Amino acid sequence: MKQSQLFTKTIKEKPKGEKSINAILLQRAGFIYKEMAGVYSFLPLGLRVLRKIENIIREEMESISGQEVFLSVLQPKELWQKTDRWSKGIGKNVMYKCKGNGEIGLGPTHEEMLTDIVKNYVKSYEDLPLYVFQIQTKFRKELRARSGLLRGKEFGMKDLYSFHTSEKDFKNYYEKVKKAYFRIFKRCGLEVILTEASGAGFTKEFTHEFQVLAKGGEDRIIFCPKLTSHFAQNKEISKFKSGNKCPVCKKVLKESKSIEAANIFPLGTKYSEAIGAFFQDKDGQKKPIVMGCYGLGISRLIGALVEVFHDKKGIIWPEEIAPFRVHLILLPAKKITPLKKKAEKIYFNLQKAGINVLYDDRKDKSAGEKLVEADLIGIPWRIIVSEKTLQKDSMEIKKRDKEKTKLVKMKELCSINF
RNA sequence: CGGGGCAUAGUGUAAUUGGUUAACAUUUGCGCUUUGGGAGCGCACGAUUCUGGGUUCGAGUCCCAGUGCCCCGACCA
Repeated sequence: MKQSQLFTKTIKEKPKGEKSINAILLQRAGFIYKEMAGVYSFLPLGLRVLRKIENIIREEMESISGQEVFLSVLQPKELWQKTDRWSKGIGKNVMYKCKGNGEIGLGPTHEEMLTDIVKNYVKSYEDLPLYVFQIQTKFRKELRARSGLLRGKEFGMKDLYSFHTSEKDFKNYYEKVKKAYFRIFKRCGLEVILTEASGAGFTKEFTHEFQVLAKGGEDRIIFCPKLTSHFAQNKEISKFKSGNKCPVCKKVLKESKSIEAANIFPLGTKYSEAIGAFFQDKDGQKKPIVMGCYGLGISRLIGALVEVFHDKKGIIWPEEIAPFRVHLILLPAKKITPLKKKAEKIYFNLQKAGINVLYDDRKDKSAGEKLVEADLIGIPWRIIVSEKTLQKDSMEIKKRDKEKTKLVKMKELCSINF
């Protein structure tokens, strides 16, 4: 994409009142636009990041046999009343009033709806197991939306639900999802800590959260620093404290602020029984479907990534999820035409090779401004074409997170592993 | 929902503590000069000072109410 066509612009000053790093940088660089507290619109750059994460998630969900759906945001009150979650807060939290329909829930989650759909198709043990996911906007009445994308009233989420004939079958799949989640976060460049958390009313056992260590986070976890995922607990439920010995390896436990990027938990038969989702088993018995639920906050994940990957100058996107792979910058010069020709050739060749390029072809922008903006936006590879580089018949290549630059000839361009 | 802070051109700030034409920077537009880290000079555009009441000869400034934003706490299926 040519940057001259990108309608967003970077902002020099930090947005008034903002303290959260992700809120400041994402707004300054033009990824998101704040509509109100906890509600953000995604602009071209932000949407590209969102889509890349979504695609990774899609691939990994499909690799564990997930089938994608897109359920409605507006949800009938009656379903929520069946599980007693309308009056107890959830349904009441966010609500839409529509003439002729009375009150309609604005989906904060989709257990009720999906279970209701599934019960119409699943009749026999032969129809199970079943794994269904969606990528959707959720609405929640947060009493205090805060920290940019980390806690919103409206946010993007992937929610996967699994349906099983038995607890044992559920547990097998639960472990598969754990592995898939680790793959997702790894591809996003993030280290996560699998953390035990409370059952939140669904189960007496632990549930699991995928926590990202970050100063800007609002959770606190107790964890063993030896192996990031062999022992960690949310501080809310942990009997251990920082300085205690790890129950697994006796190393000294640490405490840190963190961001909950995902959580997974058993639902048992709570929803299937309430909604009436039963199947007939091999033995002829009618049984409630055993369910599991697996959430991953996509917009929050973007916030978490910025909290983790930034420096004084701006964002440093991990390669797989950066809005573009390469930021090609044409610096101003007296004789711009030969430089421009060269830059456009590079632009063309990279795109032909399937590499996303943001090409800063803007006129009337100083070298300083272009460079500062590039650092703020945080695209992983930077290529500069200038008078300096043209004299040596080459271009300058630099990684966003490194200081070193390297001169490369046009011929060598294809051999670089962007 | 409790506590604290803030609200002034698109953006970020100022305004002698109640005094008259609301200032500066930036952005935007035009012109000239610059050209490797948010460049310089000049000109121009841009404001019902969050909203509604009140006090006063006079309110951006004081008082009351509301709304919004940020932070702390509670809550977070």
